[in-house]
Amino acid sequence: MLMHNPPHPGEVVREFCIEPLGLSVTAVAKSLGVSRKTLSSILNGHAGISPEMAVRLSIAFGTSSESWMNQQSQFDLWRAEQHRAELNVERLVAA
Amino acid sequence: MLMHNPPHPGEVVREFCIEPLGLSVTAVAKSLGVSRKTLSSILNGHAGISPEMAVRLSIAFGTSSESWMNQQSQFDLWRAEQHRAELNVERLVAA
DNA sequence: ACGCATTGTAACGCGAGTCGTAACAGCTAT
DNA sequence: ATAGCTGTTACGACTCGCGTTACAATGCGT
Repeated sequence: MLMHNPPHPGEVVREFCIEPLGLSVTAVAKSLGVSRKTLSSILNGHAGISPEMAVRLSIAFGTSSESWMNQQSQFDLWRAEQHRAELNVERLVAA
Repeated sequence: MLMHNPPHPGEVVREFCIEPLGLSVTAVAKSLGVSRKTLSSILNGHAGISPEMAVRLSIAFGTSSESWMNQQSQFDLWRAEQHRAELNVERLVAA
């Protein structure tokens, strides 16, 4: 029932994980064990947080992997809900 | 922190949505607006519940799309957590 | 002013995942 | 036997995460 335009989870990573620690994108990517481009794509909203990436973030920053998964799936769901009307699904009842 | 082998969300769809109503897979697929193969793949655990499918299920069965998203992401996360050890991620601290 | 690090991004390929159609075999009920 | 439902295979289309490489732009220290 969350209706409002959630931020890309990548924004959250930058704002609440990287900036507070004063780290560079390059350094964080290296620690995460992914390419700089991969992390950059996430931070700038061009890619989502994959399940594997959620685990990486949880290790590197000492957070919970569930929170990253939840943020991402809420974001994905919000986009899908935008097209709820064009889905052409019939309501089901007992037969 | 959920540690236990979660069921494929497809199992849940069959057990708690389709069987109770006594509906056929074919009929449900038609109502959902997807192919019979697509639904069958989900029910038998060969495909996950996409964000769009979560919305379709929520319309057809009058459930919440969030619950389907959560079940799927918990399942995906559980699989990713199985490889937490081989991820080779460095713990980050302030610089 | 000059290097140097950092950053965003484009181009390309790879593998995985969702989805569709078409077709098949197996099952059950009429 | 005919019909319906089911799982599954094969094929292709599309999206997405990820890697490498390379480029342009920015900022910083000397």
